[in-house]
Amino acid sequence: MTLYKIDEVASECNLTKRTIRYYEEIGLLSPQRSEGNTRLYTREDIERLKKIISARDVLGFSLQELHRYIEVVEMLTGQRERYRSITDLEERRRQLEEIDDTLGKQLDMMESKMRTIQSFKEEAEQLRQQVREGMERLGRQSVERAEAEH
Amino acid sequence: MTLYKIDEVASECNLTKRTIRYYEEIGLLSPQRSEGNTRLYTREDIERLKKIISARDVLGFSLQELHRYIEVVEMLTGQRERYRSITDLEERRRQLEEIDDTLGKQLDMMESKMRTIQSFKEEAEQLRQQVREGMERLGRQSVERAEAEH
DNA sequence: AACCTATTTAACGTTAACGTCAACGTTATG
DNA sequence: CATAACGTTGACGTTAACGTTAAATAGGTT
Repeated sequence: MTLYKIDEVASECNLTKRTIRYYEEIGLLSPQRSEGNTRLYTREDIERLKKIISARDVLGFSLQELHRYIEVVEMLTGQRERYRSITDLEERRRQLEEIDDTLGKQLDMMESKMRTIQSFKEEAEQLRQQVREGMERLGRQSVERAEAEH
Repeated sequence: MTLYKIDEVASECNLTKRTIRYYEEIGLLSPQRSEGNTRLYTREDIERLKKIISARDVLGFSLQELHRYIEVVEMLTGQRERYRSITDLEERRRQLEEIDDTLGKQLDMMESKMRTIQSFKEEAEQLRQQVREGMERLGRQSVERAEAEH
């Protein structure tokens, strides 16, 4: 299994090393260390990081909100022992309902964002159309001028 | 024409008064004033403000980038005298090409965001499915238990 | 006119998300 | 094995986007 040092991760993810260390500082990452205490990232770590960036940029989550998001994903992909070990059925049921609720809200939010972006997109396309018509007119004007000068 | 004072605008847009004044401070708004210097907002001002919020939240534009966005829109809807009055054809052509370019980049960005959100959406839906299956199993477990106790 | 509530400017405070720098330890390389 | 290149931990600095407070005006109500 190949391991990466922070500089490679930084350039692959287009982040600074500082940013990556900061994300670890606030608990979004926790790579293993070498004997000499150098951070070593697995492929998984990197993919996880990329997803974090994506969610930050595209969903507009704050780094704090990303905690919640990651928690939910890992709870379900079962990487968290603490959730698998809950034995009380009622407790477990409440957990699941809360997650379902969170997911529902996030889905609503994403759909709403997509609708809004769609409408901005349509506006931008319309504006672009106008620009192109404007350029058409400019073209004709300069032709007319050239003819007049003759 | 009805005019609104800052408090009404604030509650309609879910912003604080401070935020609205701040947006004016950095040049995103410029409402008229009463004789006593009170800010008075038109419907147009309010709609513009709402759009700004939308772009900020959904497109993730910084308030600085929003300047550029607004500039482009107003340049084309023709509210800016300074652009209509450009007489040099070559200059005007360059302007239009630059706008077209900007719009193109923004469109690319929006499409990319929509794709990313779509994939997050699909993941969330899949996770939700898993949660519901989990709840199903919980339901059966408790039934089995009740039967066993009998 | 008195009074109360809302608004304005000015100025300093705060927080998230990093940037930057120093001092020191680690790794790779000729 | 020397030494350059890279990594680590503080710690303080910076910037955007507001929050908060104070002191002075404005606007509406009785």
